[in-house]
Amino acid sequence: MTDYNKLAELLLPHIDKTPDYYEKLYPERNLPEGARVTRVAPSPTGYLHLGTLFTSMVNRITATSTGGVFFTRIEDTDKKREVKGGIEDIIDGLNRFGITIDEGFISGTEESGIYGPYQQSKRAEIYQTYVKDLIKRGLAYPCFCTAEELDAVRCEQEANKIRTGYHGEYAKHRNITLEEAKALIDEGKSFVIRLRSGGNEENRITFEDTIKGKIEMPQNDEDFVLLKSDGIPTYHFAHAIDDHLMHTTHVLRGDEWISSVPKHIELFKILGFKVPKFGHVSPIMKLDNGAKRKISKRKDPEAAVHFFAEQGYDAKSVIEYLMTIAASDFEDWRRANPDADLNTFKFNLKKMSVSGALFDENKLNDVSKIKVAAMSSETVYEKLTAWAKEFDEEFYSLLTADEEYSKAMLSIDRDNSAKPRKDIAKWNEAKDYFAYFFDSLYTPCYEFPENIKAEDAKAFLMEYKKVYNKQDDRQAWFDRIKELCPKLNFCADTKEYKANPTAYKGSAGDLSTILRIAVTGRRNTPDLCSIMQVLGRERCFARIDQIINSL
RNA sequence: GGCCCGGUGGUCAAGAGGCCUAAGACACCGCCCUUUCACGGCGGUAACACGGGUUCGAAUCCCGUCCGGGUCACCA
Repeated sequence: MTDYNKLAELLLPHIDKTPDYYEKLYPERNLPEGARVTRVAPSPTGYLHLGTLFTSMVNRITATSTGGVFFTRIEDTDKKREVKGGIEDIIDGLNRFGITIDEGFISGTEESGIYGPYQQSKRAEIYQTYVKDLIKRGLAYPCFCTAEELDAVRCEQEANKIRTGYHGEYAKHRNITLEEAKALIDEGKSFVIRLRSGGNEENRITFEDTIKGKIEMPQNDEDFVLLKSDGIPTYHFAHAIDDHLMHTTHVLRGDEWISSVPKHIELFKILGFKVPKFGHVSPIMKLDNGAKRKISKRKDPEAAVHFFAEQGYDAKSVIEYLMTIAASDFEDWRRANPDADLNTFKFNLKKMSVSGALFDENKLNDVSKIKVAAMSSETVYEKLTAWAKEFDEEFYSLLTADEEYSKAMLSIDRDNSAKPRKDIAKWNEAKDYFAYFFDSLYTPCYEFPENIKAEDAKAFLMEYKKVYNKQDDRQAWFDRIKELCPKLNFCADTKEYKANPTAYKGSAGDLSTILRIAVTGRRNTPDLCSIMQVLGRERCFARIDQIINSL
């Protein structure tokens, strides 16, 4: 009979603490009844992914709405896949999208909270302490199999149509003796520590997923790896230890983890930990050649949250859109409470969709347009210039060259409008949208609608120059156009024109279209009167003259 | 392939055996309003994957088929 205590000493001689030490070090949280402790535990393997943002948001609002705590933890146990600056990118990204972090990594470099370190690579000793205890209790053992040996076993299993994995009779080192282990170590062989699973595949386990409901699965019987040969734990083990020590009540994570839950439950149980609630969030999907699939970091630009910043989506818009996916009743709530803080929304995990939603750019744009339309010109100016400064230098210098001018431009149909225009969803659309306000961006248009003859346009433009008065308000401005109608044989009254179109060359509306095209080069713009006031007489006339001369 | 989860309009979805002749939002189309475009208002096209049960009655419960997704590592 193997002496497990000796085996533990042989394997992890440098560990001198016991789990008890850490249990005392990290006390229960002092939180009100019902408060939920949630977390997001990203690996710094690249940019902040849309899915991570989504899951973070769900965790955040779950904690907030129950008076709980939301913390971050960096899962950097895979050194091979780690990306430099990864932590910073993810945490800063979360912050930029307004996901406030109570504890853990609150920025790329700062940690806060008493349950740290919040980075798994710095917690090796903690994991090893628990592993050592497991070995002493006969619940874990060293395995010396090489990758090649493991592969060979898998091939054999596949060939014989047996469930793959390190379990039962395929768990080669399950009954290794102290002497054998010692001999192998003396040979310089490296080893991992595996769980000695007490599970049986025939048994079924059931758990209540807070999002998906009741889920039934075979019990785990795999002797999966707890500690890798470098002494760093696998996800499964680190998850159990950390979420216990950090007192997470609700593990809300991507649903790719569902199949691992039996492993996790077994771990929590043998470790003597209370099993947290699990909630598995469905992925955000994308349509690819008619097929639905999980949005992928490699193939889809919108997978990296950075993409939204570049496009100039306001962070809040993206979050609001994500909320519409997370909670089907969110839009109704938002309509009823347009100015309410998002965190006051009553979020319910049970109402979350169980199947993955397709990413819908149309919907994002709509949500975003509503947001932008509600902003004051001051706010728009701030946000737009901040965006341009980073992503469009030319536009930035144009915008900031004359701040008053830019703000006047932005306030058209906005600040004093009962119905602000809903036409900008993201800042990268603004340059084109406002192009005619800047001479360097303005493109004249010499084409008029079919029903308008060039000579009529010319005649009107010449007459109009004589009567234009910058002081005119909207009504007076349009009255001038109407007054010119009889002289040019256009109709000033819309109803009359519609009743009798052939009697006239066109309507007052047609005249305003001529003017609009002459001044802006566009057929569609916000209120022309305001535009002309902002542009100023000189610029307007220069453009009108240019058109007249071309006709 | 094994094991999980899922399938209501183009998309997101409401729906807990009778209130379903199936909400709402986005997109699309039409009309009205209108100095253009938008906004707004009104209206429209469009769905319970299929087949069996259970039941007086099924989108809803059960089974099967099909389809979709996830997962089967010393990655998370």
